[in-house]
Amino acid sequence: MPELPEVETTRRGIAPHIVGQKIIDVTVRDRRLRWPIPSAFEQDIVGGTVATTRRRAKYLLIDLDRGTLLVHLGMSGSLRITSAAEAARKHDHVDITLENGVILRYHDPRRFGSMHWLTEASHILLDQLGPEPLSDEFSGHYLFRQSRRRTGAVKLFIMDAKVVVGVGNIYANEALFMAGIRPDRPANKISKARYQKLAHVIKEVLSTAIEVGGTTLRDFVGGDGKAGYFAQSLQVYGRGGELCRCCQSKRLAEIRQANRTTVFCLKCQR
DNA sequence: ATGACAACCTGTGGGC
DNA sequence: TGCCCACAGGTTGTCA
Repeated sequence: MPELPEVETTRRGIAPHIVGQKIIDVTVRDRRLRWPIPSAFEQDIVGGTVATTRRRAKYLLIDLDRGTLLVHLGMSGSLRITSAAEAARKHDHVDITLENGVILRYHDPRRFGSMHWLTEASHILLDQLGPEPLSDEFSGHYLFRQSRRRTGAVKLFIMDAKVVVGVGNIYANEALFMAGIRPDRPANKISKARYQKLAHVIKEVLSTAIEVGGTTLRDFVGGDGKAGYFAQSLQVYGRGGELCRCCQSKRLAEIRQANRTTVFCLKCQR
């Protein structure tokens, strides 16, 4: 489900319900996530109080007074606010019960997500990440410099978390369409001016998606249970074979890149 | 360093 | 209706 806007939407949805609250109980029903949840996990976090929530890339960080809970939603994960009145369903792997009666419930059918308990400021999963796309550090100048030795396709380049974090398949497709750049063009063959356009639209598409609550695909809902509205703004993702909304004359091409679907317009993207 | 590819899982939708 | 296959929002690890 989640790309950066969905993770941010989740963070904003759950924060008001958990910040300032003490964790009084933790139930782990299935420890087999991307990395198994250690047996000490429950005792590590029970008794802790939630201080703040943060996001880095697609990781959600829940800071307690004694350390940080690091959550990744993988491909199919979600976190939502519920209560004991609502019985756990299939794939509800973790419940974190707070003093106010709220349960933060982690649901993940494919189990590509993860949960870690951090007591150090740095972590191997966070240390290698590139800049946040919405930060000032991320710019056309930065992209241009990083791309000079990259002969691979530009779409793969902007989806590389070492280059920039949080640009997943949906928004990579959308941003390249908005920038008029062919996704299969070699990264090192793109001008600085075009990278400036690309950096700009990446910021634009991600911040717009955050504003409207992310993209709802299948059953994605934010932490507050509300659906996102970005899906209706998608220009190319999921529209292979359909008419391009820009030129109205060409049907959108669909190819595979690194085993992911790429959709683009042969006329509008060069 | 870069890049190609398999791997981790379950659910769903299309085609027959 | 049922079966089989392809594909799905992500990331890591391995190998060339």
